[in-house]
Amino acid sequence: MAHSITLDRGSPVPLYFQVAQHVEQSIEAGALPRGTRLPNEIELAKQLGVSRPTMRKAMEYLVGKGLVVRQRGVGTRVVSPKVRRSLELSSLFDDLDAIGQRPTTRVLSNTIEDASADVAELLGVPKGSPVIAISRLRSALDQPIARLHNYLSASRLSVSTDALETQGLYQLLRRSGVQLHSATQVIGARTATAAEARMLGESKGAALLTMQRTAYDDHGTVVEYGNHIYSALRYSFHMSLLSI
Amino acid sequence: MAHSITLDRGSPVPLYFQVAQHVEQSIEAGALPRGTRLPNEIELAKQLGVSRPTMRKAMEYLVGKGLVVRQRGVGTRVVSPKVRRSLELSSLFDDLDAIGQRPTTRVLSNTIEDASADVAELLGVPKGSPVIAISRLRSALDQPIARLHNYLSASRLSVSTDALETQGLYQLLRRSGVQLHSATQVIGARTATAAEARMLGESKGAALLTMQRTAYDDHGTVVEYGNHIYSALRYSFHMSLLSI
DNA sequence: CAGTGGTCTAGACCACACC
DNA sequence: GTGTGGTCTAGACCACTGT
Repeated sequence: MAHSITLDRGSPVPLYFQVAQHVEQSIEAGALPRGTRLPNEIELAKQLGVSRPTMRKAMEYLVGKGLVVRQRGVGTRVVSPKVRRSLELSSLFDDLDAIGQRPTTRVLSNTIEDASADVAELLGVPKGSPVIAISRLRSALDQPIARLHNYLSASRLSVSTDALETQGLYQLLRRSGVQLHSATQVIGARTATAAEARMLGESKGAALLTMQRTAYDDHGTVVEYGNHIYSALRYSFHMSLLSI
Repeated sequence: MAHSITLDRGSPVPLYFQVAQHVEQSIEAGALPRGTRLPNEIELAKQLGVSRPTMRKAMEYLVGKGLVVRQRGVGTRVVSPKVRRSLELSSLFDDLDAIGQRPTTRVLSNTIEDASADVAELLGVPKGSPVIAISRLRSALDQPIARLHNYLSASRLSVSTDALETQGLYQLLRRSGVQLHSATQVIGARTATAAEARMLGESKGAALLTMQRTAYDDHGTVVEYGNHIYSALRYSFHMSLLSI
């Protein structure tokens, strides 16, 4: 346990984070198998040469990551490493990229329109104000996977078709300096119309996953509204949840 | 701002939480409209009569709830109150209950079986060991909504059919002293078979939502595996996400 | 430059679980 | 009891953002 821990107090990375990573690595490496009881935090703080509040912050980070569980009067135990928080929210693009399926995007349209009553309501802008309307076809391994419709308030930024072909919308927004804060989404299902089936390489009546998502920035302003359909044969939503 | 705050230092509820709730209520009540910049935390701590670390912990709680945003060198701003973390993981039962649609459950079967290879793998128990297999039909407003299949390791606990008819499985587990820690789930879609359609009051080929969920306890042991189908006409998954 | 949140320390007391 | 994590304090220094 008490083996060589190297803390760099000159580093810009916080002490508590260095400590947390050290413990995390010990867990991941299997040095602390699941169920192991860690020393109490005062002892740990002494071993690692930090103050107790700093040690606590490190532990709180690990609890938040789901790696350990703490109980007053009992102690700190290591949870199974395979149980991990993940995903929570990521774009389809990121998902596919992560698993090595180089996703491709074809921009079907990228225009500026006057907001209809519906879209204005969803974006929280006046009816008739200019909005960006994007339609994309997402594929992986030359198979179509999803048709993505997005609306963004045009007063906030512009998105080039080229950029959309090479990266995900959220990636692009972040790089444009938009601070994403939160999102709400609804996942449902329905059957494909003939046109949708043709576009996604399915047959009419095939099951589709649907997702509507509204994303907000730090101010609580709507950044983006998306209305998407996915081939259920080729895609599903994976998520992990903590603190049930 | 500095109006009557009543902190009860004798209360078992922590100071930082009392402070957080006070600020939260001010935000909810509209006294601090969206975008409002809060005083800096030292000033706030002085106003409320607590130390700075306690004030910080209160603010961290509000950040975690998505109510405020903090930026070093800038300050703390109030986010739109309508943007809220919610749901994340809740059972269908809880969802329906919350919106006033008194859900009902009919237990189709509740047996103890020898684990098949598949189920044993999913639950992390030896093949052939006893497992609880539950099948339920969930309805709301006299309309069937979902068919729920669950497996639990029988060595851990027992669930009565009566209890299952009156409360959600997760509720029941919690009340049995099981500490739920995390879960992973996969949401997909497919079309209904004739039997499924009959059961859910749909027609053959209708779109269904599917969900598989594995829930873990504090030790990282599998508590429950569920395989569910939902009428897509009458149900969808709602979730909010923070820190995109 | 001044003002903000982020980090870190040293110490104290308390509530809870287990023996 | 004894040991654990949970709370709280008073103060210090630092990193970043804006002027």
